[in-house]
Amino acid sequence: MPWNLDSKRPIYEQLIERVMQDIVTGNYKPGEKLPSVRELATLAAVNPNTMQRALAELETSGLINTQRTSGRFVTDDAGLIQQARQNLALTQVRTYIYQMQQLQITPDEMQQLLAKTLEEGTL
Amino acid sequence: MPWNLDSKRPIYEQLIERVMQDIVTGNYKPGEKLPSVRELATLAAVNPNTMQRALAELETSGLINTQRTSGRFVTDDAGLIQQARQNLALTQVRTYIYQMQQLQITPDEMQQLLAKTLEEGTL
DNA sequence: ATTATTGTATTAAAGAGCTAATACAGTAAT
DNA sequence: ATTACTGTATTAGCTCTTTAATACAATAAT
Repeated sequence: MPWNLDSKRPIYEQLIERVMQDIVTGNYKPGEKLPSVRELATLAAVNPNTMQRALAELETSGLINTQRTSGRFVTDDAGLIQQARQNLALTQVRTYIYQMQQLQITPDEMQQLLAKTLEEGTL
Repeated sequence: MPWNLDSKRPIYEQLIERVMQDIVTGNYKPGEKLPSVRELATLAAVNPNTMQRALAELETSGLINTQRTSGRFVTDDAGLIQQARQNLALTQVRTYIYQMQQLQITPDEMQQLLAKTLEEGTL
């Protein structure tokens, strides 16, 4: 699982998104201990400070909790995790709708284009 | 029509997007003359250099043509414009699909969530 | 001819934000 | 007690974007 970091956007931001994704998709399970800052930094091929910043910010979401000397742990509140996943999905749909509206594309067209593109994708 | 510039992303990039939108949605018509760099810069509340950069880059798309001393004009190739609009839309759908896949959301759910959100939006 | 308007080029400076290097502090394990 | 591992703090440097201030060149308008 490569980290696929893009130089056009802040790395720490992408790290937040990636770790959050790993949590809401169950890649990291509720209650599980995360690898240390330095380990994760190595995995992502990133400076430890950058990973530190990402994890610190991610903590404000409540998805992870920090224990000063033993490490960071995924929350064991499964409901919170599913809620986060739902919010991420909602943001994506809203972004899609907004962008398409900017192009003056109708709701029907939004749905048709989605359906059509999904079909092609599964070939 | 405020320009709604966001400080988180390069301004010149947002200017490109905005002018492109105004073209593909017919806000600026095929063959029409655009306001001058300085005028547009004033409208967008932006430095003329920044607007200049945006327009210069936008020209590579073929959507606008420059006449050194009389100004910039929207292409009169209506097909090109519609094609650009289609490409922008396609990019949006693909982004939506990709992001949803990252959240391990199925194609069916992608469509259901879109439909549901569209309904709510029209209330 | 002169004036105004067009796009373009250049250089500098400032500012913001991100990343890197290093040192510190606390605790668990031995 | 010592070692190893955890997160944290601080500072400095780098890069990119944006703005600014001009100057230039070509043409349309008067």
